[in-house]
Amino acid sequence: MDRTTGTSGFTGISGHVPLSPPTLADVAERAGVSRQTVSNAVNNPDLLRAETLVRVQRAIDELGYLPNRAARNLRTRASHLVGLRLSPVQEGTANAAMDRFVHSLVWTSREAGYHVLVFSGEGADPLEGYDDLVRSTAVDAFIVTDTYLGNPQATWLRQRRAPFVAFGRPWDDPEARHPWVDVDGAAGTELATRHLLDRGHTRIAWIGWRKDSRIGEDRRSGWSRALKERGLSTTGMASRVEDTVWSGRDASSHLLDEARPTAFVCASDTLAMGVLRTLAERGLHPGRDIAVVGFDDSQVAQVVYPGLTSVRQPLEEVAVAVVRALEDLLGVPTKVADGLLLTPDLTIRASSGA
Amino acid sequence: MDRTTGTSGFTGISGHVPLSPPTLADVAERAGVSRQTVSNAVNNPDLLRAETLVRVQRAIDELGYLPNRAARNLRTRASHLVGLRLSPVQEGTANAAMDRFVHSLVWTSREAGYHVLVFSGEGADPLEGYDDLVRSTAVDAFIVTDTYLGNPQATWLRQRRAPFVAFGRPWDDPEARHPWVDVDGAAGTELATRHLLDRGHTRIAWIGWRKDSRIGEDRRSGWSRALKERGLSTTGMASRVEDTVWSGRDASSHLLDEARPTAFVCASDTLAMGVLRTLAERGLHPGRDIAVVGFDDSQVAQVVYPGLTSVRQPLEEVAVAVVRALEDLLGVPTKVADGLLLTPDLTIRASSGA
DNA sequence: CTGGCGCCTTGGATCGTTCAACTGGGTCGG
DNA sequence: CCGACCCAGTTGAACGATCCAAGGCGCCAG
Repeated sequence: MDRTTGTSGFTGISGHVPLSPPTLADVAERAGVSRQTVSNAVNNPDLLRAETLVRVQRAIDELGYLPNRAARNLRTRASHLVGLRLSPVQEGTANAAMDRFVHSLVWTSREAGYHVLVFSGEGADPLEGYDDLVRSTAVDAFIVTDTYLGNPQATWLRQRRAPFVAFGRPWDDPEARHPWVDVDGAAGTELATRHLLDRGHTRIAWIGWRKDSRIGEDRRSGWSRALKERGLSTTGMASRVEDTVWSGRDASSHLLDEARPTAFVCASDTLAMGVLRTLAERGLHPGRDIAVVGFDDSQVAQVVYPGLTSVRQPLEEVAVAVVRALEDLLGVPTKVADGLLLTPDLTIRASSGA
Repeated sequence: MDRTTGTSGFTGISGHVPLSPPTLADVAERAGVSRQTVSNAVNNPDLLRAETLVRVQRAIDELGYLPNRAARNLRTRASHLVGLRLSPVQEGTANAAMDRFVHSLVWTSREAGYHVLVFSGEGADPLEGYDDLVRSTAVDAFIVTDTYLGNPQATWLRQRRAPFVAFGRPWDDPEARHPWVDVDGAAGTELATRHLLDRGHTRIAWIGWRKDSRIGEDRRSGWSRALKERGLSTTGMASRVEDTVWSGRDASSHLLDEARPTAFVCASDTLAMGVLRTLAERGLHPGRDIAVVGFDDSQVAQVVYPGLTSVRQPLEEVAVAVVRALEDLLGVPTKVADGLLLTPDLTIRASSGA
């Protein structure tokens, strides 16, 4: 041992100032064993005799040793990092969903021994940012969140042999082989619509996104399915617009005039907020006069008066499933299902009835 | 060269499937120079003759070479990663601020060559999660966001010699030597209060957080300063509660009955939403009958009817300043100021007047 | 006495990069 | 003509972990 720094050590609990973190060799010296044995103690504890293990473990604790990530990563060719690209923020559209998902994901992956590396592209190019991380082998895998509209990420990542798990179905390519997890939006809106039907509504309108949004059309299908199931017509009851409060306001205003619905199901909380705005402008009371249901159970839904009923995606479960798929992908392939569709539930608040 | 994989190469643009990414040695061989020269081409281009640089550069492009992070990290003892701990989410309290900050930070640090590693503690212990990252030298530095109430992170991190930059003043320790960036909350509420004064209000109430919140008291001071400046009294005009919609509702209800204010300044958008709730319950119209100003310019403020005037923290600027401080800390110490206080501005919407 | 087994040591190579020292050649001043 | 010095590049050794092969040693069974 010629490392002058090693002896000063990292005194774990006591808070002594370290000059340089302890290494495997430091631990070995202290425990009176070889490097290899320490390495085994950390990675294959069952190879050691119980007594030796205890001794090594104590040395590890005393020094506050933790394997140097860089060295380990270099040797094992794995970083235990997963990359997550934050899509550009859209101010004014209450998409708390993404942030809730990030939290859940960070939490879950920590338990699985992974950390989350967030990065961002410039916005325009959805591939921006991935490239560097793949080529510099900075992350082991990616979590891809925006698989809408056949964006090229999936194809591109597979070409690069970059492992990834998608939150979102491969809408355009049912043959896709990559693991994915998604939430059944149609089931959510169906739930919402049934909830309104059960409360006696028969004229239930839909406000959703433009037709080229697969997610939007999926959510819409739940609404129409529920109505048709009860023999109710959907004609003239739907509107498809941009995801902004103002579009929601205009759409609901038109629908109220033309189709005279008593309730609205929306593809997002943002659109639902537009409906609430129309109601406020007309002196109508949400929940009493007109029922409204949103989608995502964002913070807006929770704090707005009088409370917005909203479809809630089980993002914690999504995170768990995503991480499981990740482990499957990177570790021993226990081969979970390739795709997994989870069911959302409905958070009921005053906007859907007194 | 005995690397069998190296020759297959990473064909940059063309999309050929790589077995293993190219290394420095691969590039060196291709360019007919030594490893070190390639390394210099990447890190100290001015050490090479122009002609050689071009040749190496071409080889790099052709192979799609990017330095292996793990190897570089090991050698340079730096990861180019900064750690950011996500504080536990509080459902129902519209703290979009944090998420906006994360986005800005990710974006800014990318420009500076850093990536952001997000992690989370269990919630209770504010140190949870830091320890492992420090000891395994996984990150170069931390961004600490919750420095309220003399939490021990600053002290602890310094003891460990872990570099960090705080978003938030060291409230309890004016002697603190670590770099920090913060937003002048008092200036924000002062701005808000003046805005209301200018609109003719003289009875302006405050709804803030409990007295032990330094941030809350700071924001409150801006309100009282603005009032006193105009010779107006603050007695009976303030309420200090938990940061929830319901607390805001109750507090505003009491204040309306007792002190008869015509306007409210709140320490958060969440509290402001509570005020809006009271108004709705009483059939009062925000902006016309009673003015309301919130704090943080969250998505809620943006989408709620009729639009909530709110103090907006310049989080993009904060991120820039934080990253600058970080570079200062980790690179050549150009010694920026130790602390930096930025001024927020006011986003005016209908809730503060027609 | 030999062979085998359990537990650990030893020495070395390896991952891909950067650092420090060095080389060979040219230029320049004295 | 010699030493000093710079230029443009080379070479070997780290960084700290993991992986591999070979072997030592004590002990027990055959």
